[in-house]
Amino acid sequence: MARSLLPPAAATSAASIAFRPIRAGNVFEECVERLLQSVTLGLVEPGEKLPAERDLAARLGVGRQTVREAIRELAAAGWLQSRRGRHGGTFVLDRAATSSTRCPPAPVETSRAELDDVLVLRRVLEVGAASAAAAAEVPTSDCRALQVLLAECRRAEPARYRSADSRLHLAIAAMAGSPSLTAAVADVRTRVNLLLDAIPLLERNITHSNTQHAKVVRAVVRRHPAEAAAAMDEHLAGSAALLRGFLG
Amino acid sequence: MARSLLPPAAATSAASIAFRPIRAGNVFEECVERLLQSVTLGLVEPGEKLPAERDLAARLGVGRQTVREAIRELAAAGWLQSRRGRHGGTFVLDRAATSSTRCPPAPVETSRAELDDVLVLRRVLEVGAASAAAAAEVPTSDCRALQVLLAECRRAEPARYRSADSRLHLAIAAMAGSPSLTAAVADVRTRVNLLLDAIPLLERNITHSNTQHAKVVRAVVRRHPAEAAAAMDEHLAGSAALLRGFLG
DNA sequence: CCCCTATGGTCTGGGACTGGCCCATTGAAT
DNA sequence: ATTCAATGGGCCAGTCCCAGACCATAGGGG
Repeated sequence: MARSLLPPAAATSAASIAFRPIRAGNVFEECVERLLQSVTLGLVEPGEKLPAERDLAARLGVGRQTVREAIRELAAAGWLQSRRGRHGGTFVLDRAATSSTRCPPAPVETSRAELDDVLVLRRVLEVGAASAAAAAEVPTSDCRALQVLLAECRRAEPARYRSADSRLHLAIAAMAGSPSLTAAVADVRTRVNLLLDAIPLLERNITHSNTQHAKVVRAVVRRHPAEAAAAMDEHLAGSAALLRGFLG
Repeated sequence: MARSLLPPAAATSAASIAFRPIRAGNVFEECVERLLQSVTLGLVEPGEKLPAERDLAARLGVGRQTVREAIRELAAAGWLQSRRGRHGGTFVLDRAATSSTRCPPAPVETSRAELDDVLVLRRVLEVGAASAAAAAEVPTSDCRALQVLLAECRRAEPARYRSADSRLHLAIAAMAGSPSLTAAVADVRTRVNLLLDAIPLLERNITHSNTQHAKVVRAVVRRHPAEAAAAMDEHLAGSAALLRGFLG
């Protein structure tokens, strides 16, 4: 067959942009991921409870049955626990205790392409968010909140470091004032955390991270966009190098 | 009722990040948007044809029936036309001809918040993408392609300007080498274009845009990330000011 | 001329998801 | 002690959507 099988030229590469898959998975799977995200990003801490099932279903825009199945899955995996009754609800368990039963982080089959994809995206989003946050007019209460999260990062035990780190980064992103941007940062962090789970977490890196966090926060509260961007870029470059070293 | 109705503190604001809606709409609606996107962003030009229905369905990860309904909707709206037979397919119509029947762009009920949301997101994504593109190792053929798109922007008639513009921006974003980033840029441009449709397109602005496009492209092909970012930022600031002036 | 192929057009069965409804459980308020 | 409200637990009918099969149409090749 000699003639070209490809559609009329231009469409070939460009089309893959618009014609990428519409759905990442079924509703159930995405529900599981969202709930898991709320835990792993530290948006809901161990001991706290999630919104009521009916409430969750409404917010997620899915049926309650589906939410229940997702919760059941995560309960079986040791992340959540449901309790009935007046002040019942779905509670986040302290996974540090049960983490012994945790499967070896599933040999993440990560292609070089996937790694580059997520790291480039993260850099763009987070550096941009830091810059935008520093440029935004934010109440001083938010700056205070940032300092608190920074402190929590410092005193977090290693098992919780990743989630404290995520909360700080998300708070910075949120200060940019764009919900869509915040959501995008949350999603890319979830992807990155999945990769980070595959490599060791060294005390030395944590210390280094904290220093860089402080620089970022300082630049943001002082309203220096360029400084904030540079500090965030440096910070991300560190973990990117780590990931490339272990996985690339 | 004296006691707080809110869940345990931290969850309140943070939860809205993880518990945002999972689905923007049903599969059919998202299909329509994607196909429309491929046309309005200039990824498939008038006269060209879309991939075969079965192919589209596979790429979008949806049922063929659903794709067909989406196509039927867009055909009814004058965007597409299907033809059967050996060399049949779904063709993109030249909408300039039928645009007279186009409804007044639907008085876009745009809140100030939505405007800020999308503009901040666009700035972060596109400025970051320009910088990353300039930093990436790209074949010179890509640089050539950029010049071609730049030229097409220059000689595009006003009715097609928006789509030529989008193609150039998307090509720059694609050079960053992150499919996820490219997709995000495509999505945010779709949102912005929706807003731009509500304001007049002035010859003067087009000329100005072209000058700025040239600056961005020059910085990218010369591998100057900071310059590329600055040029893109300036470019976006222009249309952002325009939008804020008309809608804000 | 006939057949073959690539495409759109149509139908059907079954699974996923939703929305509504009621039950069960728990603890606080009365 | 009783009642009530907030929650999880469970069920079911209806809808959306998909996978697969088959038909219809148009053009090209033998």
